[in-house]
Amino acid sequence: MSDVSGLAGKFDSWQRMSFDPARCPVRDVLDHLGDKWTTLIVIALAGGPRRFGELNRSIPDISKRMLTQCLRNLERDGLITRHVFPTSPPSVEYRLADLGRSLLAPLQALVEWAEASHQSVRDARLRFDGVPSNT
Amino acid sequence: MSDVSGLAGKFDSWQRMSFDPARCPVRDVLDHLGDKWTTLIVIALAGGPRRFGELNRSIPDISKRMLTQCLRNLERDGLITRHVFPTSPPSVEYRLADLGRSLLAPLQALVEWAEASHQSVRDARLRFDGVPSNT
DNA sequence: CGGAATCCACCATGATACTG
DNA sequence: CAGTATCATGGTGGATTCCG
Repeated sequence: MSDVSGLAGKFDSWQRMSFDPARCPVRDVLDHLGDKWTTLIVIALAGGPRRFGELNRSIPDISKRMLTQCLRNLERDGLITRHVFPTSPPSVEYRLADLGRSLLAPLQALVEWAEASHQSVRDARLRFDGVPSNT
Repeated sequence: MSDVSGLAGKFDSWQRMSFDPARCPVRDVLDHLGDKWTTLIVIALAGGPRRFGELNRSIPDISKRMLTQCLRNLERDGLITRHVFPTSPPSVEYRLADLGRSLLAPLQALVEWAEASHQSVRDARLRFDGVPSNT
């Protein structure tokens, strides 16, 4: 329990500071990762530098608007860097900064958990949905 | 790189299956964790079983509505279990299921990354915001 | 090509009131 | 106490258009 229940202790301390965002890293740092695209972009960049258009194509259904916005947030947080090549037409390359690369390990752990748990979750959903509310 | 770049490989395979939710665990399983409250609830339950009202009080600003909804999702996905004690007034206890407990380790890794990176991110933001767009 | 700006739809969340 | 129902709204994200 020593290791994992550390989360419970963290929760208590966050609670004591009223989840003040300035001191609660989770709300402040991790929130962006729930963005729907951000995580995917980070993973896409795990394979190496990518250009804007490449990212746009490699992530189906993402709009330029959202791609731009997420990239900006990631750049602002120092997770990625942006390199403009003043060619014509312009070419912009994004790559993970050191800070961004350091996120890959914990992120991968989470992804692997998701893969390992996928079937269990799907089964649980079937069971839950199949159970008649009562009767 | 062998370990971490595994994410790049995963991305490629997801891409090949067009990110089909049925086969892409990330979109299907991890999406709920971006919910804004879900992760916090899981962490709150890391300390042991909690009653509805306890959770409601221990997480400031969460509404009963959202708490109920998140708890239902977590229960549906098999991450937590719900135990009703037919006392009067009624008492309902939530606790992590095995599947939910197995999430704690990767989650903690992510939280620890957030804590370790918090200052770096804040610094990066100051730098980014402070930099005059050009001039 | 890369991005900014605008408009718009929807969903997540919040507030409130009601129920068992 | 532990919800449910209803309504209001704000932000997230999509589609489109314009710019350098």
